[in-house]
Amino acid sequence: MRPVQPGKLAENTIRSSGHHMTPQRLVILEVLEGSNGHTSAEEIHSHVRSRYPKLHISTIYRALDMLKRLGLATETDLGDGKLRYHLHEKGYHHHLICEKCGRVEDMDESIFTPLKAALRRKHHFHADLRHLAIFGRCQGCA
Amino acid sequence: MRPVQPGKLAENTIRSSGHHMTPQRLVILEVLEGSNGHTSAEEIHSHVRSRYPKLHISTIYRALDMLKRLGLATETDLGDGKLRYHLHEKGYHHHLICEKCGRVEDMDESIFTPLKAALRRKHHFHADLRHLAIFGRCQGCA
DNA sequence: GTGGTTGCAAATACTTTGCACCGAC
DNA sequence: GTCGGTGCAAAGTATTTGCAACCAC
Repeated sequence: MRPVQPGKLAENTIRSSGHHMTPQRLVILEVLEGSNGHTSAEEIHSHVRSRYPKLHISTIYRALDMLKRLGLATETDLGDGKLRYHLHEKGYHHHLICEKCGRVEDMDESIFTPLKAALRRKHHFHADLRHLAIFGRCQGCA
Repeated sequence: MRPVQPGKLAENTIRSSGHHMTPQRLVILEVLEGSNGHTSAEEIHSHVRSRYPKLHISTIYRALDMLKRLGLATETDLGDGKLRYHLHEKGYHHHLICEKCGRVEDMDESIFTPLKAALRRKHHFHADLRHLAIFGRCQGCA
């Protein structure tokens, strides 16, 4: 993998919150930067294994947990039993998942603006719609 | 446990699809009937243990899987690592889950009507919004 | 040097599966 | 009687945790 330069935001936030910036975390961030936005711990592990064979999966889980707690990443369940992670600096998006063929289509967040407003108005609830998974049938499988 | 009479729909669908109606499945259906609509396998197990100590949790998982495959129940992930089940004959509903205090508020499905229409119009996607979990902050924790 | 971090192994938690026996039909 | 269902034990899968060595600061 070529040395992609991850955005500095994550790195700065990590340092300024008293955490260390380690080579392991750098590599994990690079994978998240270069990914499609729904990356599981295991996927990161296999992407990284060739150039960093010792990087243990528990280190990845701990890094992802830290990113989540620092508000740098979102955790989503796409329905296949593994949690997926997505860096906020890559922008928000959502998923339409076909229950029949398994296809995952990304869509941007604007479509949820009216729903968000309605939830606030009717339920006084501030929805955190940053990485939502919606199940159903795609055009071909409808 | 007294012989509560579960709705006949589930029972009929089970029988007519070639499955057997067993005492175990009857008890499991009764628990789902009498529940709040977000019941995990383990919850069913402990509800049932006193009057049916031999009913094994794997039987519950298999029954829930059957109900799901027959379209009688919906599976939802409320974010706590266990899957929850809800009988369709009890009507559809959705959940607002506070990320801070953990409170789960139910809401009915009408609020999603506009979103559903927009997804169909803009993405040709037929959303199956029967048991959705939305995360965010409730009024008190906002 | 100190305190956060890592690698490893073991433990957790939830769910699934193989199989012999059982029971609904 | 047949074929699906059950109980049990074991396996599977994703994730977490305890701990000693390690290294970023």
